[in-house]
Amino acid sequence: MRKKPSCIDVAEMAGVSTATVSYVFNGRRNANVPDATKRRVMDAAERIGYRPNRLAKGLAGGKTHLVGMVTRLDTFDARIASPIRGELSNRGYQVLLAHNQTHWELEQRDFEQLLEHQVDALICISGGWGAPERPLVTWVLEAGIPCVIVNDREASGRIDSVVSDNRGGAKAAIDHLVSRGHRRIGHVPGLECVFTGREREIGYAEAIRDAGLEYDPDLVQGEGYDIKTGYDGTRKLLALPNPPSAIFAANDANALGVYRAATDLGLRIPDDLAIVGFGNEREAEALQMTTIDQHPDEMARVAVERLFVRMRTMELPAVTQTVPVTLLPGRTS
Amino acid sequence: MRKKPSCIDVAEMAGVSTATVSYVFNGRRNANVPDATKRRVMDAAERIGYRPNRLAKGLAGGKTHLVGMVTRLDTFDARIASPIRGELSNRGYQVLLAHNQTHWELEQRDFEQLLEHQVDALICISGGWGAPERPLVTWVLEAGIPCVIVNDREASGRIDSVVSDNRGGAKAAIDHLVSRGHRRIGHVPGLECVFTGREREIGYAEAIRDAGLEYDPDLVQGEGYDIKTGYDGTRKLLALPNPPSAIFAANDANALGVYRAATDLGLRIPDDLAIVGFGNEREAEALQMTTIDQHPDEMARVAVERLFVRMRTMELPAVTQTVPVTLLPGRTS
DNA sequence: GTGAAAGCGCTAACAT
DNA sequence: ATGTTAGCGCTTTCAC
Repeated sequence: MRKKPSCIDVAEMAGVSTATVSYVFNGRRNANVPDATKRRVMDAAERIGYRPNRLAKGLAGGKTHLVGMVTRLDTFDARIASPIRGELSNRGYQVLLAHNQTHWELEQRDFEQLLEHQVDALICISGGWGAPERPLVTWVLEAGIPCVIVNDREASGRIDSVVSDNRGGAKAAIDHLVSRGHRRIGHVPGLECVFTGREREIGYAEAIRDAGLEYDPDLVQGEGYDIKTGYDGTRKLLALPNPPSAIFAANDANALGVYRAATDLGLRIPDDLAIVGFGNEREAEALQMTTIDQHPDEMARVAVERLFVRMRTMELPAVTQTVPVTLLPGRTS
Repeated sequence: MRKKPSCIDVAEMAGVSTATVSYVFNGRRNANVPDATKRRVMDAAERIGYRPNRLAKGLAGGKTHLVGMVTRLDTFDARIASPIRGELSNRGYQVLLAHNQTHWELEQRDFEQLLEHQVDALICISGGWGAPERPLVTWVLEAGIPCVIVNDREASGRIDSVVSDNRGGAKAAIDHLVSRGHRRIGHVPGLECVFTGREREIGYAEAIRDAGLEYDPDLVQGEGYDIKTGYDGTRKLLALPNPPSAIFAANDANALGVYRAATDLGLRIPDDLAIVGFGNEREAEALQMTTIDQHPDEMARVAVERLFVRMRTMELPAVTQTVPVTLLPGRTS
């Protein structure tokens, strides 16, 4: 096994200089390489199995065509991550993975790695950007690297973000339930400290008032995104002197907990209790739950589009783009 | 914004040569750098915010500490991908993403990108490695790059792989059902052309015979991993003159289809029909289905371990490592 | 239209 | 124990 062929080998074999090889492979802004030379170079490259070295290219040219992607790859995140990778790949960019950590030191280690690899930009999926002391915000800003946050929002609004219409989704859920005749609608919210959690709860409250119903704080119980939260919250809601006839859950896992609590109490769904989740995740599919689809592919598309705008210039102010959601009727409402 | 500091800057500021900086940052095999110099260098680096450039390092040293990961990031794959990334990160390796494609030309484009970025190795999650004409096999072999396949197996056995004990899982499912008194047990298999699908079907057949039951080909209906397959397969199974009292499905989505078909026919689960799925996916959790846990974290651990063995030498013959599975009893059996 | 040559930031012999 | 130096493979200005 001999060494990998370099552009020097190609140049020699084609009887040109390495500069010309570079011109042929990258397309030059100035002069044009005549088709004859172009062909000679390509043939030589083909013949010796030449493959350009991105490291050298990055070192010399200053751009790596690498984008760092910070994500936990879990549930909804993975559904955004995959199309993001696809979009980037179509534009000639590759994705270097990093992980959203709860431990900031670990997160820093990963982040440093991305920078050492000279990524041209960053895409961060979810991950608690609202925390006011989150160091990653500072690091990103200090590094001056193009960055887009997806499915979350940085508190001070200094970094671009793409989110789904969480309030709109909550409103759609409530309106749907109201149209089915429900007048007392409970909510099991997500985490107060998470953007989507807050937004959906605000959307719930607004929609309740918009519908002319009374907002009752007792109708909001629990805080979290797992089955247990939904379960416990629902037990409390149903123990109320005047219990709700419908519950809007902050996400589908939470909604699954609602479902279990209700059925454990012998309630029939949707007759005794209607349920609407959020996210169109697989537990919703499994139970044929009414839920809100967040269109992860569209979020990915918008996010990458935004990233390329940002890569063009860092001067523009940061913006938040909102992707519409869709209510998906199921058998639980 | 001035240029990024390089090791030259650090060397100057610390009053040493770039070689020494390199020694300090990488730990040398030969001589030791005294603590005094070490500290001077580190201080200087800290002060000017030096960050080593991986591109230069890779170019000069020949190793990038980059591993290409080929995955679709869907469902089960994402659950393996995430811990693999974690393991690699702990060992100082970063992950470059690529996508398993059905279109081989797209897959080639991605694969070429990985090689251009000079990845040190490859991890491929699932993705149809059994197809005898799959070009990726040839490319990997030709490139002579260390590679481990996870949750699949290359047909000719020339590439290392890590799989879960698919046959054992099937056997555990059947034994479980037999112990519950079932004597006619149906199967809705996965795809014949996919390793896990074949293995689970073989495991089913073996277990049936081992249990002293008669293997009836009519009891195997359908082929696939989605709800529709499970649904249609079950309709056929239940229309049999002598229908099964239990069904083992190739995966949990498939099992969900089984569940729906049964309930649509008014059957009670598990009394009228018992169901066992495979994978411990979220639809199983949602329905509290009996299923087989594949321990994705362990698969990831073993895969990375294997990859490092392979990176050490390409001389050893390729092996297949099998990770045990666990039956998770639920309410559907 | 094409070539010569100076980097890009770092590593690894080889010297000292 | 540390410095010197020749690359690693490519881009890019500036000549010709």
